[in-house]
Amino acid sequence: MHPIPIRLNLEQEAAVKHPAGPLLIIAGAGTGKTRVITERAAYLLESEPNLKPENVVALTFTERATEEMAARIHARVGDRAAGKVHVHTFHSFALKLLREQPGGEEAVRNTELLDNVDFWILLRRHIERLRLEVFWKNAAPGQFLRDLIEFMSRAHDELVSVEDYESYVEALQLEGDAAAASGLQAADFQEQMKKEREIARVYRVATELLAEAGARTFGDVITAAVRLLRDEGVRRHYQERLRAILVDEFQDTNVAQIELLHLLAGSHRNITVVGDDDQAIYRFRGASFESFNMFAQKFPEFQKVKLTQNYRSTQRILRMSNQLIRVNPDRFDPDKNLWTEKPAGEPVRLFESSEPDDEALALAERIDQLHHAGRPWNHLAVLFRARRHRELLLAALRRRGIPFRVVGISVLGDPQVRDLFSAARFFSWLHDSISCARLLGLRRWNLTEHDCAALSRRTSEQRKAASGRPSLFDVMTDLAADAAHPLNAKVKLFVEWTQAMHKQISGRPAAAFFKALAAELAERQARMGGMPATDSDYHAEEMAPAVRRVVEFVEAWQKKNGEAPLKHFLGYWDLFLEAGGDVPEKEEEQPQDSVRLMTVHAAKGLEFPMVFVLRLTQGSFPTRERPPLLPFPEALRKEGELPLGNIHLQEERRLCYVAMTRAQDELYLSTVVKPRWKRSDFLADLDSNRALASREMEKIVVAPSGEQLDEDAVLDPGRNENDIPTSRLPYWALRNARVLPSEPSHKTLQLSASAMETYSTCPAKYKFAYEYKLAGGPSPALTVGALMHECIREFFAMKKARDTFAFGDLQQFFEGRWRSIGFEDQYQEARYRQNALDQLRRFYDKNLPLPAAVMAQEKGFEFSVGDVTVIGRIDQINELSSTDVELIDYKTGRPRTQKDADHNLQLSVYALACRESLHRHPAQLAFYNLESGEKVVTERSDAQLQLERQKISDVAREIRERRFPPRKNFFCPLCEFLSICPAFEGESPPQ
DNA sequence: GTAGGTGAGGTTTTT
DNA sequence: CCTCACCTAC
Repeated sequence: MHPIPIRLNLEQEAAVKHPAGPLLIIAGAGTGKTRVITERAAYLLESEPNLKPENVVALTFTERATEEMAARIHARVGDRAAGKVHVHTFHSFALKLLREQPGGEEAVRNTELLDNVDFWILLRRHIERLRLEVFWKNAAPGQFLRDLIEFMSRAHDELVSVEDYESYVEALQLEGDAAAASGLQAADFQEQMKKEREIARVYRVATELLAEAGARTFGDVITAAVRLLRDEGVRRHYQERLRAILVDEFQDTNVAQIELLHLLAGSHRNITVVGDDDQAIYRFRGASFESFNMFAQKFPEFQKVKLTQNYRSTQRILRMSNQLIRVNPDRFDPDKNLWTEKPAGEPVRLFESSEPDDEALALAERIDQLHHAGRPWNHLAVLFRARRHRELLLAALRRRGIPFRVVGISVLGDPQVRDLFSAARFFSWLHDSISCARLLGLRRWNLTEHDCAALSRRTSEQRKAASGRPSLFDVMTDLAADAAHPLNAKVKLFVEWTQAMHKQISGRPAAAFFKALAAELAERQARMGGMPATDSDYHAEEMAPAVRRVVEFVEAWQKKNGEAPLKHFLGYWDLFLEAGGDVPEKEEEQPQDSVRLMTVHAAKGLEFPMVFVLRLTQGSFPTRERPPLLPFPEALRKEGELPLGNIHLQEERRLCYVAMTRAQDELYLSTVVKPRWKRSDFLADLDSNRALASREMEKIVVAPSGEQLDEDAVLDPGRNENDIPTSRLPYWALRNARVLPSEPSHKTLQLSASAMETYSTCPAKYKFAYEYKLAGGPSPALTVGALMHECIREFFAMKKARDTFAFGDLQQFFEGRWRSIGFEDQYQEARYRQNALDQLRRFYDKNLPLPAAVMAQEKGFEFSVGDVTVIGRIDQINELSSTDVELIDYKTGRPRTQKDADHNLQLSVYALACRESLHRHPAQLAFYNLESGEKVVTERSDAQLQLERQKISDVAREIRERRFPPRKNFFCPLCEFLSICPAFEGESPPQ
């Protein structure tokens, strides 16, 4: 894209023609680094008669870079030689070494390489082996595993083995014991040691699990190669064979990789590394902030060559980028100043808005203008620090009809894909009512929102009446047999389809079924004149790109898993998602002439004529620092002293530098300044040279528009239902029509405390749960909670009858009522069960000796606040005096604090109910935390209760106005309505 | 000044 | 759920 000079410039030539020996090429952004490294390979081959192509190895980090380098070397040195030069990623090179050993071929062939997601799944499937204590969480057993994987990856990057870590922990213990002996023992030292010992233990067990599974992580591969090369014979062999080593993007290497290089080049020392210390942005995945220093240490005789002529950017862009990076105090090469022969160009423009919505609108407008002034869309790129920052801009681009492509966006938000997974789930588990509901929204059944709501409500009523748990599909099966019911015909159609599809699954491999399902959902058979869908005649080219990606994913899984059926795949899929797995769209599937949106990380190594950088605000860019749950101990780091400056901020600054130096012709920076949102420190860095800034930059203050962009506006609620080929349920959820026409709007609204709390967290969730009355499967936390309530009731019943009794009697009741449903696996169930039993025991021990003052348990109530009927049930009422009572709410799970109790709506509602319908004075309100066995007592004043009544009326009013917008929040990933939520229709799923 | 309450906002990702 | 910035109250 930029004019590559036919001849090398002086610096480049110096780098290329440097004599053999350790060479460090510091190549600034846009200085022709890849060209230099290829030329250098060619030069070494031409100048050293003894050096053959097979003696040269070039290492990169990504497959993409490998391909590019191989192609360039090919073009430069011709067919025969190029085929022999080893061009590899670090990992494929290490794997090759292992494979070349005697017996290695077989050993490596039987070794599966696991990415983080598959490693997570391996650990999750054997979590009982980890025997987690400190890091165990009943409700989220897998949560810790991500942190563990991150930790292990760091350990491998730093060449810290299990044994190394164990000795570290031992040493810590000894140190602590010594301190204790001299009376200096810190109070939380033992707590800390418990953690450390657990980390050491799980590191060991996880390593054993990998070995048993015949699997390796990426970090493993490198450390194994290092171990191999520590053998003198092996090392000598490779040192003789590989006599010229070239490394690209050297600033991204970690300690283990540098050690690998050192072992390889130790004797001949003919190693060339190319990189830019100012573009080191992968510290979080182990890249050493000190790679360059370590190179200097291991190859002290090294020579340094600098490339400073930039062929990419205009002078102004370059000057401002230089100005930014100059602020970093800990640069390896502080005197590097990039220059260019390109013209001064346009000023760097800074947009300053007072709302994020205005930022998005203003940038979209400018993008439109640039296009109309003659720029093709694909000249434009928008970069951001975090993916979340793109959402409003997407809305603004959509509004203007600007074509865009989001690099690496997930296909899992695609409505067709969501249909596909709901269908796969539903046909595997017919009682999955939420998946069923999504399918009811397909237009082929001709069901209306009213119909669906009626079916779902009917299910809810039957659920209350029956002791089992009838599902939506059970209810539909009944109706299909009831010819008199008005929905009979439509329902029958659905039930028959389901039965036919369900039959298809049994005995068929998952991938075949997925394909058939994709054809089915694409309404293909309708277009083909009613032909039944089979997988074999549905070709990939016919599928929508997103669906095709998913089908390919399932096929790849199938290949590894023989003839495994659909249920088996879905079991894997649940884990895959929980592990944070994703299926990204392929770039070539997206419109080519379009504005590109990507993270700054994804933009590294790329260049664009016009670049926009979003959200330069404190906390967004730079992000705030967040240490990992399992920080890698300082003492085990093999690098030198940490630099004094703020490492995190410096890395963020380099990231900003990378973003800025992507621009060729024009650079736009954008910030938002409003209460609590301050402009980024980086803007101050740019401004710190006032004269420079006023010469090279132009500030554009964006006038407040007052407009609001809806980031979830992928769905157009005004769209004609019949034009929607995928499930219409998410669209319906956004509409504010009454879900049932028969319900008069004046009917008294009934609300429980939890309904009101649900509405406050997310109105759409309220609509699903309380308007449609949809319910997913039982969750472990709720089932166990309900059982504990039963047990407590039983406890007081026994106490009333016999005054004293053995715990065994209560335990027997507990065991008899335990139901094994809804748990992720047997181990989680066992842990829950043990935990629940412990709680019960504690409760028994504590309460058996106490006098029973229980007036009532599970006391239902109903009272009015204005035109709302508040309904609910009080767990327990204790008599304090003839007028006063105490109201208790039992809590399993996380113990509630005093603050929780003081503000909890449920307790306020209890207090109101007590006065209004029980006519007693609620002198005490309490959470009884079963986990800790502690009671947290609180009270409510008249004034407070008055306020709570107001709150209830407020929520009721909003519900009456029928506004149910989805509200994205921290808990979305856990929400049972995720698969039908309008906020994630067409959007990446939450992580 | 600081304690305590309130509200908003909450990474990046290759092999 | 957890952290941080900012506000109010002493």
